[in-house]
Amino acid sequence: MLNERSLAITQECQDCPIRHRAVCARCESDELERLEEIKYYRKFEAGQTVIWSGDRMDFVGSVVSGIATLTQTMEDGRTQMVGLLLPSDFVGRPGRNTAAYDVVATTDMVMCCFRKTPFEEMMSRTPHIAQRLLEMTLDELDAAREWMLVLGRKTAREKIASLLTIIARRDASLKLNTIDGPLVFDLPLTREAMADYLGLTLETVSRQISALRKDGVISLEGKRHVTVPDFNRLLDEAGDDADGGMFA
Amino acid sequence: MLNERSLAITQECQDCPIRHRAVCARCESDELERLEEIKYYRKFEAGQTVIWSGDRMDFVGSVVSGIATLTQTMEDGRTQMVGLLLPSDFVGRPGRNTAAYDVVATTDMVMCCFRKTPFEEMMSRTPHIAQRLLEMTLDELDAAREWMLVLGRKTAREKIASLLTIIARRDASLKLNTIDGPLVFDLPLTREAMADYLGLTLETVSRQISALRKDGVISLEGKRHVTVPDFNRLLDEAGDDADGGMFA
DNA sequence: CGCGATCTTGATTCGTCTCAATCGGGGTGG
DNA sequence: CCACCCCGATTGAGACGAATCAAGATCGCG
Repeated sequence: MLNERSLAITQECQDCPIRHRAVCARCESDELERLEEIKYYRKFEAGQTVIWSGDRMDFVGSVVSGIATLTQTMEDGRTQMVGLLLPSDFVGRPGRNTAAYDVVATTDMVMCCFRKTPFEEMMSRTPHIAQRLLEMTLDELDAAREWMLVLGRKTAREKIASLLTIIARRDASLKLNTIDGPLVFDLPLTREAMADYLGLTLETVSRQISALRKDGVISLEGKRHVTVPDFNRLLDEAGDDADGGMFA
Repeated sequence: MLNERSLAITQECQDCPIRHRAVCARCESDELERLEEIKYYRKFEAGQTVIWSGDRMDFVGSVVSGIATLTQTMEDGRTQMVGLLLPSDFVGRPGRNTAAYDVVATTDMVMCCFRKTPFEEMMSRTPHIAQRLLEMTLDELDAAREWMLVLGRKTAREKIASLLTIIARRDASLKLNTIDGPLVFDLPLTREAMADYLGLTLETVSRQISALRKDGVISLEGKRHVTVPDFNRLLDEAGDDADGGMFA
């Protein structure tokens, strides 16, 4: 069921693509070596559940490549996405042993895992790790609060525009695509996943995307490939103050 | 304007009411002594703004008594509360020097403050502080994610019930009121503040409170004093699984 | 080529917002 | 001491936006 193919993947921390952004970012080379001893890779396929909410969680780790989602579900099936895990993001909570959310890989994904207990021990002896984890957690808290404004106060159209903004920003930061020209990227989520993120139905998501297309804010090629001719126009539709830091 | 009356208040950390829950919870007595040297108290009146979003923030601190709110505002005035700060909660973000949110005291409030730079220095030399701050930040992140489900997926009635649940829980934990009998507490927020927390209008808040009263889920004395005859009934209305840990 | 999954579009319903009037309690000043 | 005022809360009527229910359209894939 877990479809483990960990064996195939091995990597030196030094060459790791998330070396400078993950929880290990501040580690010195000797600290890295000790991490290297306790780490192992796991691969997940698109659609596969990494952890179920409530399950015993005996590892933590970092997303190396691919995308995962964090979701909460009510008894009657209503679901809300509460986090989007991108490469370098941390999964799991030191000091807690059951998962609070469902974690699902939405694309093929590779994780760099640590068994929880050895990691916790190492964390208590390695301030560089704890410091970095604090920093990352504070960033996530800011992102969650930002998202609370989206969920609580924005219209459906603004919600879609906000999501596109976030995806566009992230994509630009990966591709160093800082030119002011049109932004081009792929949506990493289905309409339904977008709806779960935005607190909408998938029909409303579809309608609002169509509306933004009709109004020339975006253009689509297929269902996933998006072009944004004017990023400031998109920011405007999101209801954010112009250039929220990215092009400052 | 800042209405400083700090002078009047002095307190030994040992006797501090939030000693065992705040950011200093894990400190040894020698560490406490050093904190004692750099701390100072500030008093705020109900309604007073502690910090404006975007302002330079040169202190951090803990709420000692009273309640404050964390809010975000869009240009057109729509506002969303993103945090409720209760005694022992931490204000400010080490490593950042402008405030990301408005902080407003909703009751008279006392804060235990530290100038940011000395606190940051002390934190880097005192793992006990950093550890506790990480733990508190992880808790806040969980709370924020819990709230995302409320904002994104719950109905107005469920939102009100969820808020009452949270306030009742907190109140019970303070008063050690663990009997199964009726819970009694005061709402620390106006209808408008509740609306800002819940992503609703104040009219809808008022209507739903009336509806819950009419249906016997709660009873009111005046506008703020609430009695909950059956807590499980309230949990049910909130859409949560029965007894979310409190009476487990 | 046809099947299924995903997405789009339409018609209608339902919930919450908006606008507006009224109520009630606590404090103030006459 | 009481009338008044002000602020917060309540209640109502109507409008609007998103959900729901229901067909189809498009794409990828076997």
